[in-house]
Amino acid sequence: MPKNNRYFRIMIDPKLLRGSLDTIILKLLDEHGEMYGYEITQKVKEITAGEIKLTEGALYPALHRLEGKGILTTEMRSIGNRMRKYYRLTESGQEEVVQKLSAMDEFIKSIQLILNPKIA
Amino acid sequence: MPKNNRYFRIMIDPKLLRGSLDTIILKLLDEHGEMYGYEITQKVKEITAGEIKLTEGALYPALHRLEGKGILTTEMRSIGNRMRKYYRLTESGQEEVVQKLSAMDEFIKSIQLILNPKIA
DNA sequence: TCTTAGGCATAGCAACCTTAGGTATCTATT
DNA sequence: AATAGATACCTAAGGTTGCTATGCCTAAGA
Repeated sequence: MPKNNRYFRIMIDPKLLRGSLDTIILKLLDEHGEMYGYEITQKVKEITAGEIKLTEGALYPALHRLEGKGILTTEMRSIGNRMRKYYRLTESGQEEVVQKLSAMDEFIKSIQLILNPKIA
Repeated sequence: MPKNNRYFRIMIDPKLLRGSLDTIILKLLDEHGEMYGYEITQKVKEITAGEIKLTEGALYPALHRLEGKGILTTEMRSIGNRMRKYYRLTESGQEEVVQKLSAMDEFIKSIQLILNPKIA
């Protein structure tokens, strides 16, 4: 029994997430304007009713990568004695979201064609 | 312009495929009973109207991996002077397909919740 | 003859996720 | 007061796994 499964519920196999993480991040930032890392993990958990849990070891490197590419910018803010690093889309990030979303859409359609030939 | 894009059409970003390749292979084998490698690449291309193209460098290692796990068995057959290696699901492979398919289904639902909050 | 299609395979590379740890603050419970 | 859990950031090591490039071979067609 894996540690992260202590709630005895079925979770999404993290391997499936490979390739979709950036899209998820960008979409959430597009929707909410700005978010900090921890907030993103919580939002994903909330939306998917716990099915998808972003690990920090995946999230933070991804955020840094996207920032490095000029897709995101950051701003540090102190909340009490805590520091939060807020991320938001740059202009090129805005374009990136559109592309990523349509790419993901195409991908899902194609996968459906293979996996659910009757429906699709 | 990447080599594999010489037909000047939009293709699925191969990165999205990460994590889904095994499921695709297993589903096709489940549906067709037995298939050989090249046949799988063609079938995927056909079903998805060219959107998804499995590279051989991805497919063959994946097939060998699945065989190594006991999920697939193989049988060589000579067609004329050509050799074909046919793959089919083992019993444990049959169970694996069911699990993989429902996992993929859950995953797509969850992704939809994030990316298309209005629809889902 | 040269190219394209069919058919298999591997080595090296790169991406990136998981695991596992580290630091620190705040709140609630014991 | 001590402990635990949530909040909040981060990184290193290791492993999985797809892609690129390449190799070998046969068959068919221009």
